[in-house]
Amino acid sequence: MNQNANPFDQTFDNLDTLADAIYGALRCPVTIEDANHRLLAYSSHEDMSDPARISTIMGRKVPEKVISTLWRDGVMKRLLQSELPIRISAMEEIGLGDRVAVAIRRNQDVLGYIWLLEVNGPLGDQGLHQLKRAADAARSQLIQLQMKTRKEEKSYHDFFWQLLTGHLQPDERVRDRAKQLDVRLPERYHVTVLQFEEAISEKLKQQIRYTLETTPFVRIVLHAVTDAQLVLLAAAPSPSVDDEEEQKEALFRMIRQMKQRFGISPVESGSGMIYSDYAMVERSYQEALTLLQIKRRFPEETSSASAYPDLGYYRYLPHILQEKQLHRFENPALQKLRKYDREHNSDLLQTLELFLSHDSNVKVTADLLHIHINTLTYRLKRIAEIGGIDLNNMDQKVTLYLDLKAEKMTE
Amino acid sequence: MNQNANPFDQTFDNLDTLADAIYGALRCPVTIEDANHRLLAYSSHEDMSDPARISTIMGRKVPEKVISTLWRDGVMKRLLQSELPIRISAMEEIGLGDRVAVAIRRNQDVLGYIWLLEVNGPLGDQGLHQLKRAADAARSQLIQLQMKTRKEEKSYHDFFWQLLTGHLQPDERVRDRAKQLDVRLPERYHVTVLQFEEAISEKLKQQIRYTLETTPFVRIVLHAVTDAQLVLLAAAPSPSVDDEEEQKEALFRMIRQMKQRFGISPVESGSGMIYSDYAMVERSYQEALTLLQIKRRFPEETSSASAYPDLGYYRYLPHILQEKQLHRFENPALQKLRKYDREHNSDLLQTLELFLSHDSNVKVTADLLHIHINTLTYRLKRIAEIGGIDLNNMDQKVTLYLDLKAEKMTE
DNA sequence: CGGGTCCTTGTGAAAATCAACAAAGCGTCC
DNA sequence: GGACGCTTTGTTGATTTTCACAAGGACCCG
Repeated sequence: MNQNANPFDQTFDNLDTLADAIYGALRCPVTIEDANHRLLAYSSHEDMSDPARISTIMGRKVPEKVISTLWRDGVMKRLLQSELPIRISAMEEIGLGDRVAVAIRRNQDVLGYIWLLEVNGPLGDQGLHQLKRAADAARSQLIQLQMKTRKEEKSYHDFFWQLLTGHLQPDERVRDRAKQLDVRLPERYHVTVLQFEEAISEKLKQQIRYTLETTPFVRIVLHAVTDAQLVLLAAAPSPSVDDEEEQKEALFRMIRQMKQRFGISPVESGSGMIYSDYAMVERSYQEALTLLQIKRRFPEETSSASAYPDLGYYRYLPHILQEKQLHRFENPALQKLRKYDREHNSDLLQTLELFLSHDSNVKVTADLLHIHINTLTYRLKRIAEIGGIDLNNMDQKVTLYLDLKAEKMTE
Repeated sequence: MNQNANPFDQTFDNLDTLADAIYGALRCPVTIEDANHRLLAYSSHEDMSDPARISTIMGRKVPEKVISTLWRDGVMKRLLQSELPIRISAMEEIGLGDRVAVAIRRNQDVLGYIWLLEVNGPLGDQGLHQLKRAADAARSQLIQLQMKTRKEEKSYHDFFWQLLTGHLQPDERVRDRAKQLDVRLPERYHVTVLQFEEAISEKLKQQIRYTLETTPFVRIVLHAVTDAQLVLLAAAPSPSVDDEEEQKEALFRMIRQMKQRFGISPVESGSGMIYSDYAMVERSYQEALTLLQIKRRFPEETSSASAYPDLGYYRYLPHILQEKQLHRFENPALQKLRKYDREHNSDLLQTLELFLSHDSNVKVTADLLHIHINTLTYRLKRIAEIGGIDLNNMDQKVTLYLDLKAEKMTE
């Protein structure tokens, strides 16, 4: 046996041939995956598999449980960093036998992985070396594959943007186009936008894509990136009370996963309403954007809002602003109070706002302001006088409250 | 002197000639007015006038004080009803000497009046008869005049509608056109709409026109009628706090006057905001209409609102409805409560609304509902449970309150 | 018909609010 | 410097609110 001859020093027609060639050289069952753990090829020998390998082949994808464990135990980290094959000892709880794995790389980018099941005891240095060569041989195949995927992705991308901008209009046309592109549209969907700290780099984009592909919590049908935002079309569960909550949980879990694995996490996230008519994608997108915009202005007030309807009356603010822009009328009470504050450098306005936002509760408000209760009641009396307000009148209070919020929204 | 010869059995070139002819026949100073008490002609003899006549001639209009007194004392009523001349004894407080007056008629319509000052003692029957003949002689002149006025009015009318619909756009063009039409535009204006019970008849229209012409409280620059609405372009006073109130008072006084004199009064009235840019007439008009629309839905809540800004947050309702139409999301708490109400035929919703609208005051609300305080607190606890609401949270309360109002607005 | 749930009303005690007043601090303006 | 107005804090007592618990009525269902 010529040890120096390299059986992988040639091009392979397809990855299945390569897998079989590896098997021929090393006598170990082989699986080849892309960067997102989708099965690309495997050596075709029915015997000698561990349960993990079987489910991978049956599902055409590495089971999520296996992936999580590999991440949890740091295997993925090592695999991503190492240029050379690494050895992973058996993990019975996920049905994984002793293995050897190597990343298929192109410069820094990881294009996929080759996994080897060590059925005949540990592979020698020679074997590891050959595996490395096999990974090199797989590269060109994966590059081609990637280019093809990119191309497909491009058309998904265009499709998604047409939806987001409302350019693909009646529901039926959307569904037709989806069928053409082989996109399986869920019964109900909603758009979710994740806002990141800064513009999303190419590397970040890949990590995001990895997460979207492998997350078991939500099915992300389509995704797109704009500047620092990641836009998702996510499948929504059928209507039911607790499912609503579950959906939110699922998103949070995905985000947490992203953070754990790559140390990245969006600053904020928001979802539009759930629709089943695919002409409404734009609406759901706009709702998500509105939500984010309002959350930016009112972080504390809307901290628990993750979907558009959670905003309560805050979602009316853009429309209220529209009225204000059209009719340009300033609340005279607020005007007077602001003038008073300016001339006497007091802060009646802030006092009023805190009082209103805390349900007109004197004690709570006084505590928050670190002032005596009587001081607060005195101030409230002054506020009523100066602003010409009756603070026991709900209509007046709501008017003031909304006008205050509207001001905060515009500034 | 031939008593049977009728000196008025001829046509007169103009009313001044007629006035002088009457003077020639009866030796009394004469004034001829149109239906709105504008001076049309007077006999030209400098001596023998009472103060009322002098001010009428100087102002080319009967002083408002004189008109009011004539109405108050029932003189106008008699004059409008009587086919024959009537005698009015002197009223010193308004500088009116003994007089005789007759209405100039065309069938039922009163076109104007002839006034005679009885400087030489009471006029005999003969004189009264001649005066009646004189009134007949004036008729054709007044008809011509009326036709001319109608024509002018028609162009005012068109002008006003152009303004109201925003078809005459930049401020300067409006002002140019006004100059052409000889309309004196005030510095600041606003549009007021009076809503009547039923469609405005021709007769009512005349009475309205009479009121607008003679009212001393507000200057009505332009007016128009649509179905059951009277639309006014009213001069607004220069900005100042109390003037704001005065303006409202002025309108009310005019309305009261209308009611007193003709027994008619609008069901409701509303004004748009005050502008100085004449491109904004449409806006002010829309504001007035919105005000009326909201007042119809919320009569008690907005009873004190007579101008658009008085609406407070109610003026946001149309915009909030717009949001709701766009995004179709029902407040889940209200939904649940409504469902509960239906299934247990209770009225938690009404309870909630009353509670919220009365500033979350338990005592007041309980009294209004004629229930025990504890009953109310129990219900509120149930409402909180069933609706999943925190009734000590202002944001949630405002959301509920606005959604309730929005529902009330749409029904 | 009895048992269960839901609603209403009553009682009582702790907590909060309201109103009126006194005392004192802090600017400003003359 | 002192009068003055505005503000803050403290005190007090009447009133209201809140909460927990109990008892009884209405209604439904097995």
